[in-house]
Amino acid sequence: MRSMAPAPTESATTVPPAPAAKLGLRERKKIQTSQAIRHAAYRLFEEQGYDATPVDQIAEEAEVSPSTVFRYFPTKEDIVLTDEYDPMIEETLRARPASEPPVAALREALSDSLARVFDKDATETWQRIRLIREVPALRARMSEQSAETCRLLARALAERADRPVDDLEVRIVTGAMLGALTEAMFSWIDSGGSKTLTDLERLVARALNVLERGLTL
Amino acid sequence: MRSMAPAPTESATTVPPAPAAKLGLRERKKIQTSQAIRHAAYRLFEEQGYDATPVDQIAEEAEVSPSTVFRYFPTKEDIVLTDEYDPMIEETLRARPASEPPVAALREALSDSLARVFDKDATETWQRIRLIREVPALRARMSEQSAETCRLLARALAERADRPVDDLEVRIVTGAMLGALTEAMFSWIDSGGSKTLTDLERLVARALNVLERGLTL
DNA sequence: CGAGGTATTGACAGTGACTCTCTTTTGAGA
DNA sequence: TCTCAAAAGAGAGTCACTGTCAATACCTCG
Repeated sequence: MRSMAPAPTESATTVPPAPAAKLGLRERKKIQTSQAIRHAAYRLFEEQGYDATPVDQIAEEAEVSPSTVFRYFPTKEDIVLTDEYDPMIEETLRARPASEPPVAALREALSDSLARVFDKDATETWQRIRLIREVPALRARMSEQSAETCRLLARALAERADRPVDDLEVRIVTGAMLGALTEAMFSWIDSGGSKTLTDLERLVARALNVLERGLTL
Repeated sequence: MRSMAPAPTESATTVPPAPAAKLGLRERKKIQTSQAIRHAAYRLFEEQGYDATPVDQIAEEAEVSPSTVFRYFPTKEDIVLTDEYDPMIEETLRARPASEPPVAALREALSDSLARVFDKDATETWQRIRLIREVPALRARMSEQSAETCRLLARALAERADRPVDDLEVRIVTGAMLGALTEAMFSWIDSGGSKTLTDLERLVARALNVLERGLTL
């Protein structure tokens, strides 16, 4: 658990049909292996918990060697924390008109992206979020990723507002947004039962409202 | 690096004169040891970097056994991340009149607490913050602590506003505040030269303004 | 002041997440 | 089918911990 090596190249995650056709055998096997590892891991985490599951066991369950697991996922945490929506949000955000105030733009960008993330693989997404919520190491690591997201958002926002990327106000806006959204997401998980997308969207909407209102209660 | 065991009991951190008199030899030695470890660690981190400094070496430099290091600091990260100001902020926040809006109350509470933290041991504080800024593992761990702080803030705010602790709006307000303040702090470090307290206060003030303004640029 | 109990320490033997290096296997292209 | 490069496996090594056990140091009470 040291540096943050980038996740291995891997475009589609849980999408077998669409783009699988035109890839060579090699590429297809890579996707298979990565999925085998992830699925094995989720299965074992579910049964015995994250901390109680050594990587060697995941490797065994996935029928690969331990070294291969680390080749695909630089850290154990990355098996859970492979996310593909950061760039998606940035892209969507960039597409919003520059005249919109930041919070409004984010609102639109999010409602687009959330839907896309969810109908990809809803149950695994849910399982992942729950793990992140419960395992300290994952939570910590995910904050790190959020910081990364923060920088992405900042870039997009700065560009929209025609300010430098490291502008203090831009950074503060993104920091606050991310903080608020994270709380909204966790609150969604904490409220056990309601795990539908619309529930999440409602929470996010409320979060953005609070932000626009100047954090008054 | 799993659970978050509480740091060992140790009230004063870098204050030899005042309360040192009435403690037994045992207690005094404990404080000495803990300081020896911390100082040895900071020295080595400065020279060769955090990641490149094994705990065994810190132990050697501090002239204690490796096991003793772990007895004092449950993880290597904790050597850097022992913070005492979280409860301080909460207490100060609680003392503000309930009629004040959240952001205003935080503004006052912060200007109180920041000063107190800083004139305790300014140079070590600075060194610590820089480490946190630069070492991913520390950053991640510190976010975890922030989440804890978040809960403290939420508790104080909820009480003030006479709402339940897990109220969504309360959580969002605290999340956003923490996010904004973290960015302000990092921005302070990034702006290399200006490491005075008043500079930080200025940044914090701007951050709070942005929040009050509803995150507009 | 000295005996006895307890807190603290050190030595040591794990475990588990990585890292590195080296060899073997296996798709891909000629 | 042959060759080359990418990928997988094997194995040794590092380092952050964890748990146990025996030795030592303070403290308290007689």
